[in-house]
Amino acid sequence: MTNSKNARLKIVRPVRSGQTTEQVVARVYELIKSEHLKPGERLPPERELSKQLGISRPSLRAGLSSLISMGVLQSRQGAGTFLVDGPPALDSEPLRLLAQLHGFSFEHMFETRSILEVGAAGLAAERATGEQLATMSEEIAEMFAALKDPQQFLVHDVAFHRAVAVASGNPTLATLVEMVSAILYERRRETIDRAHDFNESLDLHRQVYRAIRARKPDEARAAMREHIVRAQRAFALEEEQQQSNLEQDRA
Amino acid sequence: MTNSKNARLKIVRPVRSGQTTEQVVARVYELIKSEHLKPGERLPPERELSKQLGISRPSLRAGLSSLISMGVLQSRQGAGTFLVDGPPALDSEPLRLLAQLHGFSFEHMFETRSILEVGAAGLAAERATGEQLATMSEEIAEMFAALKDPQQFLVHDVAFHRAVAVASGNPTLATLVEMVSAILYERRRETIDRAHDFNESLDLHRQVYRAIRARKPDEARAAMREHIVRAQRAFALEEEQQQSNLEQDRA
DNA sequence: TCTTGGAATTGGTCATGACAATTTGCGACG
DNA sequence: CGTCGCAAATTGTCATGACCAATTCCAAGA
Repeated sequence: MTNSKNARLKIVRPVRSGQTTEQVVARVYELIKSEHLKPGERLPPERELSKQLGISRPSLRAGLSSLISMGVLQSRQGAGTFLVDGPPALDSEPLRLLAQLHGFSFEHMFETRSILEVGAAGLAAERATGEQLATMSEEIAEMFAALKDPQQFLVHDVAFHRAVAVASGNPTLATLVEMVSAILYERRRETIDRAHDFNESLDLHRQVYRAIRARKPDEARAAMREHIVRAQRAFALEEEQQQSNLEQDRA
Repeated sequence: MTNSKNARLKIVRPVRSGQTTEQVVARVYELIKSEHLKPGERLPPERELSKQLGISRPSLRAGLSSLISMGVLQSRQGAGTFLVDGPPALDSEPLRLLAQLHGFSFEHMFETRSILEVGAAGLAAERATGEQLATMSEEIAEMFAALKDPQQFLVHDVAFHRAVAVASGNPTLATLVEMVSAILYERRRETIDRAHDFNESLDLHRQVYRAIRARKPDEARAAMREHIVRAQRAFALEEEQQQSNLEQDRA
């Protein structure tokens, strides 16, 4: 009645959910782009920012909450909202949800991880700096020291792989490696106590390291591929045991 | 150890931000997990859901807004909020922001894309179904038809690569390929009109296809690698021209 | 039977206020 | 004069409530 026929405005685009949310994201994006905001710095207070954008605080918060969940922002109550600093990282949550939603298998995750890390190992063999080589070596040493402590071993295992990814000199690649690995890591932490022998795993890590150190990309790739294949096998075994243990518990 | 740099494994994230937001995400995650909610289905109305969770509607909306920005949910005013349907996909926005924030270069993006797509091509050569092969072939045909229309050519170029990624049979991998490609695609769309000759590109696409069709993973990988290297070169050239054109405009 | 109008449903936005955690600065005490 | 401790200001967190806009659906009328 009130709007009789002017409602002819047929929006061609599929309804943009969150007009204002999008606005917030775009605004922050501009702040970053124009270098007015550097990593680690603080954003204007919500009350002020909402006025700047001409939107209400709840709406602003919806947008910020999106950016927080994307891992771009981080907020501390009483202190403020900050651009994350530190190494670039993507939140694994979206991938995890997607995997759950579509029933991705761990085999596929491992396969993807293999492709990413094999590539990273090859690049690392070409580009790793001395310091990065040192970091890898240190993590291997820590793995030696933790042969009797599965959880600790796993921590340094992950750290080694992260070091390789970083040494690839490709932050995009390193970010993806991190994202995929994080999901597998969490799952593995629950089952690794059932693993028996880390010597083989450790040896393969050392082969990867030696190949990178010797600047032999092909060998590094081959070693990493072999390592991940075996890791996947070990993982499958642990899962199996976990499964049978659960069945025993029920009995 | 004494080196305080690498021993900092901060896996714990300050949960301070988003107590309730996290709760919402967890709740939806449970809904999905327990299969009470299938792709394409509708969530309970916000007013009801907020009561179920014992939180206010704005708080609930903050959480939903996160899930929407992750690409898990989609909402239409007046209709409801739905679990996304269709092929699994991760939003590229987070990666784009991260790239902007840390100054990732396009070279690195291409390199990552190469690693992902080369791997996908290899897997596709092992697993592609007849239908998937047909899809690839059709896209190549469309590229033939669009030799004089850069924008259209690019559309089918992207579609071909997507088909290869899907044919890898690995949805995780396909999702990552999609995410990285989307960013490069957007940039490329702006410069492709300056490209001269698509015949070489088309020929390389056909080589990739033939290798996949012939079930020769190594050849498929090699062809894909070669293709992307050249695509990157072409891209760099177009960028250069774009640059000099801009300078001319200023003069 | 088909069209159409409106009411109910549902997401989108806003305003306001109370609350909690952190930071900061001032004052008391050594 | 310096240091510690507490209180106020700052800032994010959450709730309540209201209104708007788009969609859906059903019933009344052509």
